[in-house]
Amino acid sequence: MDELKRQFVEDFGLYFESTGLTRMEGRIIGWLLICDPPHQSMGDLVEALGASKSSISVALRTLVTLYLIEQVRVPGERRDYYRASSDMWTRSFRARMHQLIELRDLAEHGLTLLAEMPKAQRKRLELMRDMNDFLAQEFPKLLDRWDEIKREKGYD
Amino acid sequence: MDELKRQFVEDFGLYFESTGLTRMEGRIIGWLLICDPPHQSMGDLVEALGASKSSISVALRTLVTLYLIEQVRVPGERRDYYRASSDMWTRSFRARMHQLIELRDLAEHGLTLLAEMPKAQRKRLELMRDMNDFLAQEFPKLLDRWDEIKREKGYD
DNA sequence: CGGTTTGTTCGGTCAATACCGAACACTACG
DNA sequence: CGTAGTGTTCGGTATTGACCGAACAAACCG
Repeated sequence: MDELKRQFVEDFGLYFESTGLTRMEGRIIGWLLICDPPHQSMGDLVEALGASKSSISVALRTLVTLYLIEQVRVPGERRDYYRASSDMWTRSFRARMHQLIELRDLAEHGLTLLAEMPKAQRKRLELMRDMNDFLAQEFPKLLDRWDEIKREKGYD
Repeated sequence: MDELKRQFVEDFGLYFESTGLTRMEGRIIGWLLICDPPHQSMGDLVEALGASKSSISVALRTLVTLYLIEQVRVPGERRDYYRASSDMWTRSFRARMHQLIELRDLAEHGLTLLAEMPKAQRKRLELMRDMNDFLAQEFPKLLDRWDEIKREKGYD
């Protein structure tokens, strides 16, 4: 892997680390987006990323669990291959949607705690709930529109 | 602080820890959303959260820097007060918007690396770029619509 | 049934960092 | 100027967790 690609992969690592995944998981995603061919075995990844088998192994499992990458089993071959999921971005977008719902629920919970308090006290939490509720309703519509555009553009 | 509120505050700590802030910062935000009065001094926070002055101090500074809370200086008083920003949720939403732009830029960067490669190789990154571009364009519109709703509801 | 290739699990190490207590700085007022 | 009251900075501690190497397991071949 040349220096520029290594940099690209490292940037991915840093980005995904900032979003809650591990750096290694981010690196794998980055690499799977630029590698040739697009599917890679564990051995390929060990070599390309210069990481240990064990680190790659656990990172791969996590990413598969999150549906961010797909495991490709070739019949007759011992090796498994991995590739970036075609819907990985909508997946992670949905995960963010879920965070909005968490926030809305937190606000609801707080409002029950302040049930006896005057309106002015409760306003902070009502604002929080309503905003996250609004966004949680709008996000799926955005996804639908994106699917539409994707089809128009001839992806998939 | 009673047990239920402590739980609420702790939930906030965990939530914000999962988004990249520290647990203490999350606890402060949680507390500032349910406390009475809505503005609190450092001493109030030290007592309410049972944390050290130093931890509170650095957490407050971070939150102020991020515009998630506001510092209220009362003339004639030595103490500073802090309260949850009225626009804290739009602030953090904008921060997420910025993450989309980062992703789009990462994709662009990758595409320059694959400039010589055939279309099929580049497709993964084009999809990534286009989706994040789409969302980065739509998010501000969502915020505008939310502002509208907020005004109708009589917040602000 | 050995032996080779592939993948997982485990123990240990190292780095990062959240938090604390204490020392230090600043401010306002007597 | 001195003294409370208020806020920041610093060193140390303890926890967390990402990563590695090696041992282990499992699958497939001769």
